[in-house]
Amino acid sequence: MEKEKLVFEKYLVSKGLKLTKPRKIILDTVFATHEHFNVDGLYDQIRKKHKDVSRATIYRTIPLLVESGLIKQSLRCLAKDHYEHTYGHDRHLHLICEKCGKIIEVESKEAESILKKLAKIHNFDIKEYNVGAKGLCRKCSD
Amino acid sequence: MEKEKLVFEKYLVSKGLKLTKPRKIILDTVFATHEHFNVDGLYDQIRKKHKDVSRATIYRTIPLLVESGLIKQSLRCLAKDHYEHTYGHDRHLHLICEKCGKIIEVESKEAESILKKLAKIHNFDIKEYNVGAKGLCRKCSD
DNA sequence: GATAAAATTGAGAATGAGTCTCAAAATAGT
DNA sequence: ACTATTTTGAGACTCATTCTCAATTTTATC
Ligand SMILES: [Mn+2]
Ligand SMILES: [Mn+2]
Ligand SMILES: [Zn+2]
Ligand SMILES: [Zn+2]
Repeated sequence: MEKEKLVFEKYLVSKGLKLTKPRKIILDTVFATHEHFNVDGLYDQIRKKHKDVSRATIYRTIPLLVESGLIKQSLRCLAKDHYEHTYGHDRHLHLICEKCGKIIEVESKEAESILKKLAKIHNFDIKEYNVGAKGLCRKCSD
Repeated sequence: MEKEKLVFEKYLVSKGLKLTKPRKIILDTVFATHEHFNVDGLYDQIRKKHKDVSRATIYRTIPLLVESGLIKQSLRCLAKDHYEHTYGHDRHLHLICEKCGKIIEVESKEAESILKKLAKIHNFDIKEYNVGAKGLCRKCSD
């Protein structure tokens, strides 16, 4: 939790911005768990302890967290944008159950290296990738 | 173009629906090119020739095209939903340039088989997958 | 520490893609 | 032609996200 704070603060300072109280609360809540999240869930979570952080500030802070490299927008499969940690997490792909919404995270060096190879062939400079499959999880496919 | 019509008509009949004039126009326009598309672009395209097809009907018809297996929703990386042909197109992955918006389509049996393998390990029944990477294309990375 | 300038915030209005409603038009069966 | 059913276009509605702006907080200057 301290490391994320350092990364964020460093980024903010480099942009002439400050780690204010609301930004700190948002940062802490985002990194309180490792789950994927969306703005509404984050807002509810924050509101349990802090009645004075607004949606507007959350919406304004998320791009800062993305820019600082701490989180990224994840594969969008539902109505709402959602996000996941990048800092401290290896690249992984997602198996998303269409029925129960469960997200299975899978690491694969193989997949990663194939993508890199393909990108090289096309002279494409990969910043980040999203690999996802939709279908039915074990429980839901019976 | 005729084959798509047969597929669509067969699907519609199976659901007790009809291949009406607006649906035919939408089908034709969707398959007039092989490009990815979104509703707004499709609407503009259609309007060049047919002033009497409404957005509502386009929004209503797209799920029918998806259900019939002719198109699918593609990796959403921008604000609007967008779609691409499935009928007559092999599975492929996308390299999307963040700067110019260019989409490079790449086939890869390797990537496909790895995904299948991973899905099997997790007892996950894949209905469809989206593999994509964001970054900079050759032209934009100089 | 008072004062002025700059950055940040919360509240709520505005936007816009996608969905829904409903009356009118098209279609199919008799 | 008559009726029941489906489909349509127009526009109202929803809801996640963005924008606006006045009030508050922070920082710099004296
Ligand atoms: Mn994840
Ligand atoms: Mn494609
Ligand atoms: Zn499931
Ligand atoms: Zn480019």
